[in-house]
Amino acid sequence: MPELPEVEIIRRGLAKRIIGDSITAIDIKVPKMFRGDPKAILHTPIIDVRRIAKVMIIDFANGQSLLIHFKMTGQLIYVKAGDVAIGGHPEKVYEQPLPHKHTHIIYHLKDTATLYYNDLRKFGWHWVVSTTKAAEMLGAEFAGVDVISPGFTLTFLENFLQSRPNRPIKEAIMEQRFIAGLGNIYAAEALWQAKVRPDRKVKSLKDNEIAALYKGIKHVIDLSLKYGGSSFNSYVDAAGKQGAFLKYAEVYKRSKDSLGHQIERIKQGGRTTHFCPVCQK
DNA sequence: GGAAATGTTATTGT
DNA sequence: AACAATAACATTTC
Repeated sequence: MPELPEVEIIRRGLAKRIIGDSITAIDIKVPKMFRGDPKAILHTPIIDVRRIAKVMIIDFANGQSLLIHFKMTGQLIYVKAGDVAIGGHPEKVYEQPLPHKHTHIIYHLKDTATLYYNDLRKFGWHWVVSTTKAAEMLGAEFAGVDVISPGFTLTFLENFLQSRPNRPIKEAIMEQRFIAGLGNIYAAEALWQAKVRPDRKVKSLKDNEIAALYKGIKHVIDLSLKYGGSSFNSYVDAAGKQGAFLKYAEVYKRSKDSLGHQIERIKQGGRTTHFCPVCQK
C-alpha cells in the first residue's frame, strides 16, 4: 500500500467527495478480494470516512462499514465528470482508461460517480463488517499507536524501544502492531534524518539518538502530508495537484543523498533498506 | 532469466 | 506459549 500519509490523503479526498452519497451497485471481478456481504452496504448513505493504521474505513448509516486495505499496490480512483482523485501505487499499466485489466472492484455511486479499485498484485482486500466491530475484527495487528495521532509521543517511543533491546532499530519501528503507519520508505527516511544506521541494535541507541529519531519520524510524515501525501506521485486531487514526496527522499531508491554520499542497500527482514554509510552512525 | 517491488499474513522454527 | 524468521500471496518491471 501506499504508506500511511498516502492513505490519509486518500481518506481526506474521499471524505470530501463521498460523504452523503451512497453505493447503488458493486462489481466484484475477483471474489477472493472481497469479504463479507456487499449487498449490506447498498443504498445506505455514507456517513464517514475514517482510517485505522493503513486501513481505510467507510461508515454507512445502517451501521455497516467497508474496510479497504491497499497492501502494496492498491489504488482507489474516484471519477466523476470533471473530477478525478487518485491515490495509491503508481504503475504504468494503470495509466489507461478505466476500468482496465487491473481493476478488480468497482463501486457505482448514486451521484453519477464511480470508485475504481485497482491492484496489480491482488494483495489488497475489501471487507464489509458492522461498524461497532471494525476495530475488533482488525485485531491487534492494527492496534498500534498511529504516528500522526497525539498518542505518538517521545515517551511512547522510548518505552516501546525499551521492550525491544535486541532488534535492529529499523525492524523495531516497522512493527505495525505497536507503531502504526511507518512503512519501508518512511522508516528509512526517518533514520537518515536521525543519522542512525538502520542495522543498529535498539539498546545501542543513546537517548539523544532516540529523540532525533522521534523528530525524524515526525518530520518525514509531516513532509509527506505536506507534499501531497504520496510516497510516489500518483495522487491527483480535484485541482490536479500531484503528490511528490519521493522527490524529497534522501535515501529511498536513491543512489546518492543530498550531500552527494553514496547510498548503500542492505536486506533487513526480507525488505531492502537504504541508508547513507557516511551520515548514519 | 532473476530479482525486486510502498505490506501484511500464514507457516515454520526456536 | 510466545516470539522471531521465512515463505507466500500475483504480477509487472528493471
